[in-house]
Amino acid sequence: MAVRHTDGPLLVLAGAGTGKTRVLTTRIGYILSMHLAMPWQILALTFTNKAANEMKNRLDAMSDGEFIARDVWCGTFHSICLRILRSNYATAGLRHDFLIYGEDDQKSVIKKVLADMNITTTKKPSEYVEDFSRIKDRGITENASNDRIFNAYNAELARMGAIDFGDIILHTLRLLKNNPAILERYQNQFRYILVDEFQDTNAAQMQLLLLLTSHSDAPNICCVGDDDQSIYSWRGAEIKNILDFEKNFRNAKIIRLETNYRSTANILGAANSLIRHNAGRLGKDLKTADENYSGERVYVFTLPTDLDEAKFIADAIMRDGTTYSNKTILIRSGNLSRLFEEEFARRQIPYRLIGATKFYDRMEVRDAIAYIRLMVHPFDDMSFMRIIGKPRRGFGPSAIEKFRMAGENLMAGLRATKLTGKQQQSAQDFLSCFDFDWENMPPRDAVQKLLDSSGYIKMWQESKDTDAHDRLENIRELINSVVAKYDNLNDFLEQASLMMTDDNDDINVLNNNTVNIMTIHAAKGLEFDNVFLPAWEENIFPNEKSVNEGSDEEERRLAYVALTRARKFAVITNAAVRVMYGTRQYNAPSRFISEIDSQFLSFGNDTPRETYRRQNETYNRPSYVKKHINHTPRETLVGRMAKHSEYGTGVIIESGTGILTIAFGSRGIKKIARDFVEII
DNA sequence: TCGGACCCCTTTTTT
DNA sequence: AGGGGTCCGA
Repeated sequence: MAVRHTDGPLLVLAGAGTGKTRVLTTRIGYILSMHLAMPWQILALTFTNKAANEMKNRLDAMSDGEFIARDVWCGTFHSICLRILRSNYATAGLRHDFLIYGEDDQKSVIKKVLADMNITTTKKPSEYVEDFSRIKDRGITENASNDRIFNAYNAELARMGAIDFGDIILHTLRLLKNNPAILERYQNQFRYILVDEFQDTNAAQMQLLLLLTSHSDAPNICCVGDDDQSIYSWRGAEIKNILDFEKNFRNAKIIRLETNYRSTANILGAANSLIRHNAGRLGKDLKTADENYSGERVYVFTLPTDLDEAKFIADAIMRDGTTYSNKTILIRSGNLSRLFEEEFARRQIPYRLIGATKFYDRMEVRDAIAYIRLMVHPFDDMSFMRIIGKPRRGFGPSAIEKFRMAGENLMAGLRATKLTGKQQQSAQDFLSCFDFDWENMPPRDAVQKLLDSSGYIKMWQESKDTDAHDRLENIRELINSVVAKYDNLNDFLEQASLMMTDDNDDINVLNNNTVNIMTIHAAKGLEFDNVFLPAWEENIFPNEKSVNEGSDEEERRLAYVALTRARKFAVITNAAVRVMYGTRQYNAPSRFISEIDSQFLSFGNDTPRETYRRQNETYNRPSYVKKHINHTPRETLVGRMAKHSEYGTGVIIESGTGILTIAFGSRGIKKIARDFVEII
């Protein structure tokens, strides 16, 4: 149905685990095999490179003698827009070799602009980057803005011959709006448009879709998404795009995919009952494909402390032997990984932190790329600034200012400046390291030569830094595994600027026998047999700041995403006492626990007590926990379990004179007189 | 130019 | 608690 309905606008509301990626590729296959369009008349847009690559691979596998699915315009919004901009650079008002500035470059530009304008502020450059990106996400193409800094920032980008990520979409919008002939060309070309993860699109991307389809009353646009999994509003994503689909595309058809092939009925029941507490949704209930087996209920455990929680989960992970790869811990925020890492290290459980520091985020990788960028684009001042002092060459701010005055760009300025003594030799050496026939060498050899002769590699070899070895390793990997894959350095730079992730990462996730730890955001689109969901506590999850932004609905969607990652088994835990920001916190169990229909839950308050006792005998707590929790001068009840006739079993988190504060699983925190409970 | 004291804040992160 | 940025003095 979703595959064959090819005429007119279609919204496919695809719940978690309902096979949406398959719908998209099958649909493209259907269009091609029915000869409804040539491959290059199909535009398939995704949100991440990973999704784009996955789709390309499936398309490749689909190609037969009749059509070459590789010719489908398949890519992220950014890469497709870049493709359009590259072939229309002059009309778009860009130079032929325009640069793409990433976050580091943007921050530098903002610093420079603030300095030039003599503005002192407490706002950090990264906050400006954030703000400006959000402005650009809105897709306002009119140049007039009353934000002086924003205008100056854009002017500086233009002066440098650069655009930022937001500009990639924005310039494309301008190009198409201001040049009807070009717009018409693309409208005619793209007879079928498909959009993946539609709930993640921002206003600018939505405008692009509307522009590309504005010539038709019933454009063949098919958007696949799930309003319940919209978790990126803080990055500019507009859930409105999916909620208002019928308003934006008249006569749109909506199809719901609600059969879930992933999780047991109990897990789906828990997820459904949770997400029903959201008001702003189109409405959808996941049904299990396997009606004969409802599986285990979702377990809920309250542990005395965060450390006990980590031990408890480590125990559970070790219980059925040494298969780790099917076990994943999904955390709300990165800092929650620490106790698990420590506990796993202690027990020698292999684990992987997914998405913590990305390859392209590493300082040495960025430095190396800056060298390459400067070699290919000598006018790239940002790269010049980044690497002129790596290694030290004796050029400080005053020297750089001289270069700035002496030429069009810093590189030219350096050439034009008369220097003496040490500086003269230094400049000579620096210039000569770019001066070889790199265009006619294999990229890998060219980069190796560049980083050798510039002294960059030597700088790390001679470094006493403890992670110098790792850094050299990363540089080696960049040269031999990444750069080597490209035919020329321009292609490499383009991909690198779009932050293309290393495909190896994903392969390792699946193959290595390790426990995975990742944020819920990073887990979207993935699935695991056993999922552990720690720190379901008020303030943490739902995250207090997020709730303060207006509502807890996005956090609830996040919880929904977390639960629906599990195929067979999910455990939710919370700790009565948690050390955060150097102080003890007493967080009530998350509201989400009480919102899940209890018929799908199994409260296991007996097990943690035993676990707690046993573990206290077996393990030494790290010193900071001792300091905070164990080193109480006299006998304390904090951390002990207590039984109440009405509320059941809970954990004592505070012990005053005669009054105990007790956390009762999903029943919340209560203050109760000591006489009314039984200490156990 | 560099190290160290001090102060700040603390969600999620792709392109 | 701990990481990151800033500012100041040598």
